[in-house]
Amino acid sequence: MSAQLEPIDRSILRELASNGRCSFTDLADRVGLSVSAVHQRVRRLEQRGVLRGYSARLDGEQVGLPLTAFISLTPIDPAAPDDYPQRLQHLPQIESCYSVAGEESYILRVRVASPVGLEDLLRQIREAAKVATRTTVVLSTPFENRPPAV
Amino acid sequence: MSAQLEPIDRSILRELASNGRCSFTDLADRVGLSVSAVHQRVRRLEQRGVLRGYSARLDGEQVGLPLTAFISLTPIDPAAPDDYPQRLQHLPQIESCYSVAGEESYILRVRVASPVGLEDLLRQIREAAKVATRTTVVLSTPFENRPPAV
DNA sequence: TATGAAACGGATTGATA
DNA sequence: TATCAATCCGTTTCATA
Repeated sequence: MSAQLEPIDRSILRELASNGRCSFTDLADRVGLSVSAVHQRVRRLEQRGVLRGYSARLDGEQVGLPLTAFISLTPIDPAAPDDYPQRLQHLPQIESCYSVAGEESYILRVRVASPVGLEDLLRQIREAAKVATRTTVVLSTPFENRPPAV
Repeated sequence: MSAQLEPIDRSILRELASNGRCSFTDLADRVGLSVSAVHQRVRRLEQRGVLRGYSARLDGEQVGLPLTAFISLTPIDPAAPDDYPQRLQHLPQIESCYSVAGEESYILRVRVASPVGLEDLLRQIREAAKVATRTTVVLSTPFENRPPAV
């Protein structure tokens, strides 16, 4: 069971969600505790798995991956074992994989360098997982991965 | 024009994408440069906007937001101005907003505490943006936000 | 754009309430 | 679980190649 989160922990999480490299000193100022108390709390949140790690946010364009798409998957053989994520995880272009309720079984979010890269990826997905695909190309991203209202 | 990324910059980005709080000292060891050279490169990547910031990764369950869904939007009035993102950005449950090609105009990724929270959010989205919605509930997340293959 | 050295400040630990 | 104080280590800047 995950213990209840105290308001101070929520403040810490909120700050780190938007500013992942914030120093303990700054964090301490913001939440009104000593540096070492904040330090202890962050370590505890990491151990409990509430804090799962830290990521740099990269600009897809500048990094050479300007094309984002959603690909939804429908199994071709309904009797096949449901091991699609394992079959797909080796493809680094797939950033996220969600198992979903509804007409399709999975939704993937992918990032590629070009339309040809997307075509190539779709072929690999179909081969690796024996699925039908439906692709929705992202035109622009008004906002993405905003910190949750913790 | 965004200048071409050097291989050392790519190594730095790769490391920071998966370990956003990595120290400059560690980074320097990994890429085989001095601490101050790495420091300069990271600052330059930040200024150029290749590095857009740093985020903590939070566990949705433990943070009290166990329900994720995708909501796609179709405008009701085809003559209405396309200002949907602005109309929706005040809703903190919406983590990402993508403008897409295809049948629908936008795809949202949202996070809420419960089915009732989702119902409530859908009502707010319809009211704020005058759109029809189609919702796909996420059952589980085999993987999410993996670092891109920079 | 790289380096090493110096100065500074933040991280970490331990004793304690 | 909090604090303070001490130590340690990373960050940042600067002079230089």
